Amino acid sequence: MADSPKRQARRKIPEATVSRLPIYLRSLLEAAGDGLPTISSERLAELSGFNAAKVRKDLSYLGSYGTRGVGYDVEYLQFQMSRELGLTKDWHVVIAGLGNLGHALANYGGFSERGFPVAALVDADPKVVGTEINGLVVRHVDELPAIVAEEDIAIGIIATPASAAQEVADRMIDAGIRSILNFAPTILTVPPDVSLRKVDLAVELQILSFYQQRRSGDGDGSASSEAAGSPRGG
Amino acid sequence: MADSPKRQARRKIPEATVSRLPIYLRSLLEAAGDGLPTISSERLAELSGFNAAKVRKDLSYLGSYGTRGVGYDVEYLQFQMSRELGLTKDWHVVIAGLGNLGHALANYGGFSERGFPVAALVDADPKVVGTEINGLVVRHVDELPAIVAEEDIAIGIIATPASAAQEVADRMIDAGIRSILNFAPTILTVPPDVSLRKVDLAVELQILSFYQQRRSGDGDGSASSEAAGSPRGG
DNA sequence: CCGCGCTTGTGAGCACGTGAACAAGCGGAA
DNA sequence: TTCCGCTTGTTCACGTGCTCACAAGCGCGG
Repeated sequence: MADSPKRQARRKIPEATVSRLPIYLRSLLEAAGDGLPTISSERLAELSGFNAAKVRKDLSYLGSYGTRGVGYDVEYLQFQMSRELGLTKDWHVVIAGLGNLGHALANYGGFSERGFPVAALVDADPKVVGTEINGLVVRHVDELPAIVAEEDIAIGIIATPASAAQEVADRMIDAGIRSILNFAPTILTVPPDVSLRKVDLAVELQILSFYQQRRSGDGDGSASSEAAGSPRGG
Repeated sequence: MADSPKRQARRKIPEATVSRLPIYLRSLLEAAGDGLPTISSERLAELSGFNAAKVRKDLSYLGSYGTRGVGYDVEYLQFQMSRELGLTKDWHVVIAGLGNLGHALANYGGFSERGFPVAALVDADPKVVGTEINGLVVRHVDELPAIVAEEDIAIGIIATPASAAQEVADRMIDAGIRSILNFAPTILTVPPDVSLRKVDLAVELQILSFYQQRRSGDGDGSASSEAAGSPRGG
């Protein structure tokens, strides 16, 4: 039960499903914490906030890891899902831009905990370069290629002002990074072989504002419950 | 040209479209900054990262604000879109939980700039209550109902640990808040008349990890370009 | 006034995601 | 061994969103 011997021909997992896998995984961790040996799709749906049919369909993309009449083995499913998500190893992260947000992200311990240790910090401002944050010395963005190689960086987080974001992204890509999480409020253009996701606080607030406005104006107040993850996304 | 006289019966705007409106608005601001009087759907598509057909269809939900053969009047469209998004007035925000992330959000100036001034801070920790952050004194979460009334709070931001998030959400809703942005890595349950959006950094990283893993493993490296805000999720 | 080029607004077809319903299949009890 | 309840895995129908394609319509030049 340790490893799947013949990893069956990789099915193509829909993007919408992929975006839910981390939620399932978190729910499984919760279930494991409660000491449950197995979990039904219905219970997993409750924990993750989706419906049971969707859960079963999503899990079926990973393989047939359930037992009819019983449910899913929590530990085994957790393992399979971690493997599929690539969480069996740590992915090193670099944060670019150490203003307010970048600073907070650098100090935020949650990344390492979840397998994404912050291995480097870069900035373009000479006044910031050289300062130490949470045990890491900020280096100049020009050093990115060397840093990525030395620290085996896989993921870049952009927390620069919008005006600098595209250039930083280009540099990251030049340096070999293929996964980027963008916090800058601007549209980035990247080659098709680079994964790009974005988190835009202002956009989220404006979407809330839209529904709030409608609610105030007339009687139609339906809005998305648990959206934005995306997809997307969201 | 100042205001729409007979606001035509509010069309139902698809959720996917709503999530793109803020991006269009930002692109319009950019165009306005360049001094362009009008903008074509094609140019707007470039700026916002979508395709022209989608832009036109999205804009058509707001009304027929374009001129065939010419394009859209930048200023006018900007105004209409702001109105639709409810950005003609400020929405006061309360931040709950002043740990690392909450602290950063409280110090982040971008909110007020974009019409979402942070009007109050609350926490449950007696050691935090009473401290001052960015000119605001942190109050106890028990005071929420009074705070919401006094400060006319419309939006709640949850930046607490996951374990406290649901209770804080319940309290916000009791206090009259109907729009919540959740940063805590947990699923919140809210009544159908409450809008809930979530930002989960760990989830975003794990999604990136999935595609990175696939890319390392085999030759299929296609991932979503500009996903997640989204729609759903995405 | 007339015709031409350009851009919007929309209708139709298609792809994707969702939810309900059900057959398949496992485990335990008798 | 056989039966029965339970849960998965999958099929099917539906709704939503996306893209293409094109008619409608505006402004300009002649």
